[in-house]
Amino acid sequence: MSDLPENPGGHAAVHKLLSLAPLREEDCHLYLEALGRRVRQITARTDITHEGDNPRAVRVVLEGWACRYKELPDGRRQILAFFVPGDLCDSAVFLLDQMDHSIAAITPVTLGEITPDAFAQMTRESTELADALALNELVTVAIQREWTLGLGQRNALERVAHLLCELHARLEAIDLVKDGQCHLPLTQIDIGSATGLTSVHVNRVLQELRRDGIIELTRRRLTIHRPAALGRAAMFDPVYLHLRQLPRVAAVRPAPEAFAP
Amino acid sequence: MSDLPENPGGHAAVHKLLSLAPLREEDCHLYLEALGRRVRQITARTDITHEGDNPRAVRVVLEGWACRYKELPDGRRQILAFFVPGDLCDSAVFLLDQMDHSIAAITPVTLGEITPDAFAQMTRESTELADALALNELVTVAIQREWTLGLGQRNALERVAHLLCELHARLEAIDLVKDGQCHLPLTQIDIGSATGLTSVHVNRVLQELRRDGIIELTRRRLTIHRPAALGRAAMFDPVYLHLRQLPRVAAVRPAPEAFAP
DNA sequence: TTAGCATCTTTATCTATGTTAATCATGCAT
DNA sequence: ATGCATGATTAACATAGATAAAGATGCTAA
Repeated sequence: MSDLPENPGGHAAVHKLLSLAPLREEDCHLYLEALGRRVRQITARTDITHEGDNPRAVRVVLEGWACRYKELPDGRRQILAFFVPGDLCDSAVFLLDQMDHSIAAITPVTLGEITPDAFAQMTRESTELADALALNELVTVAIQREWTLGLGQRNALERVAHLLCELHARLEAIDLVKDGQCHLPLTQIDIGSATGLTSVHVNRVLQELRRDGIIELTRRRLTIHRPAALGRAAMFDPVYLHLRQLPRVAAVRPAPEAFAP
Repeated sequence: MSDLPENPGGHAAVHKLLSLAPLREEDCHLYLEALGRRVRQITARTDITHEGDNPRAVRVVLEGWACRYKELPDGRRQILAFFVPGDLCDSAVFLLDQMDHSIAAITPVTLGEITPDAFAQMTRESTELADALALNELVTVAIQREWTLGLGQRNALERVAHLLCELHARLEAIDLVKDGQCHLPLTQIDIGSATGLTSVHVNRVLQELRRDGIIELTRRRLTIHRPAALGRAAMFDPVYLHLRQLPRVAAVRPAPEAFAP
């Protein structure tokens, strides 16, 4: 899982699986090989696949950010998930007749596509790989549930804080955090459509988090200065990510700075 | 799939799978047989499994209603899904180390439990059954996404209306709707914790739907008098349920009563 | 029959967040 | 450098839905 000459994005994909389950080197190679067979470049802010389409392949984000979204007939749009490097968009879609949601690139995206046949063969060849991919699906659903919980019960500040915690933890798991800093190519509008808030209110909330010295967020770069405070504000409990290694950012219980003012 | 002497609840379970995929009679029997091996009775309003537990079996609701929920450390509770007769709680949980959510009975529940081994054997014996179960998982996730969309973008009336549409359609698919009427054992508090609203506001919204002659909801019984109007109010598009047969209740496009006042 | 408890209903008040709109900053393309 | 588009910020105002409290209804049990 170290030498990846002509498939730079593959590194994140393997990293991602390894963050969930231990895999032998041969499993990783099998995966990378399947991934490298069909690679596509997607322009930023364009659809990768759209509601109503016929699902044709399993897609893996090799580089860049994408999102899953769905919209109401009158145009209201909800982002349902973010995809960061290494993330699988949907590993069993081809069982469905038609897509019930859309996927769009946020930044320019490098995509690996695996055909249904290749996918089936790959999982037949390695049970470990198949299990890791299944586990990944479970985590994807767990994240969806956590978002449902947040939208239903958390207030604006808690929602935004939680999103930042989650993304930070996921990026850390694929080694995309350096000195507590990571690239975060989302506009405040994006954050709003993921958290069910207007961009104006997202802005207010971010100001507050900045004012309290908890985060810094400028020029698409996020720094979390007080991870424990952020995790506490968000009530972030990373169990649902089912990572083999706990993220540095804020496990809620036991609270490290529990008695701060 | 007709004779079910000592397993009355099994009927709904098979009905459910058949609503998603065609199955041979032998597949149905295989499923029912696995389901009947371990049956448990659960008291209304008690937990079936709780966050943090070790997942041990695949559970299928044979009779009664249950829900999946998650709560914040300060007690706020969000219902994440409703389980009606025939629904699988989670078909691959045993890949996880610990449950990240809880499941509770709403009414008295009859539960079928399938051990991981039995489940594996069953899916090995019938690819069709395995596919149907996988498809069911996909639909469960699709429903979770639709809830996320609703909580983020729909207002109170739309959310409640959408929930009623969804439940009605799902109950219809397992033949639990008679003359547009179905049993709906949810309190307004339940509806509130599923839609992220207070029970007070749920009450207001229900009054409005009643006032407009759209629904009737008394003594745990729901009647939808104007399915098209309800579907329109909810912007309900049943595609995400991936049913083989469209529900009677309200396909949004093309809108049947589109030009009503 | 009455008491007790859940749920539902209604009203009054309050607040978090939305809406609108204007201004400012930033980066990209010519 | 200039101009333009997109995003961030701020302010003034509007509202959907929360909160609180009290009464009405219906079911269960003694």
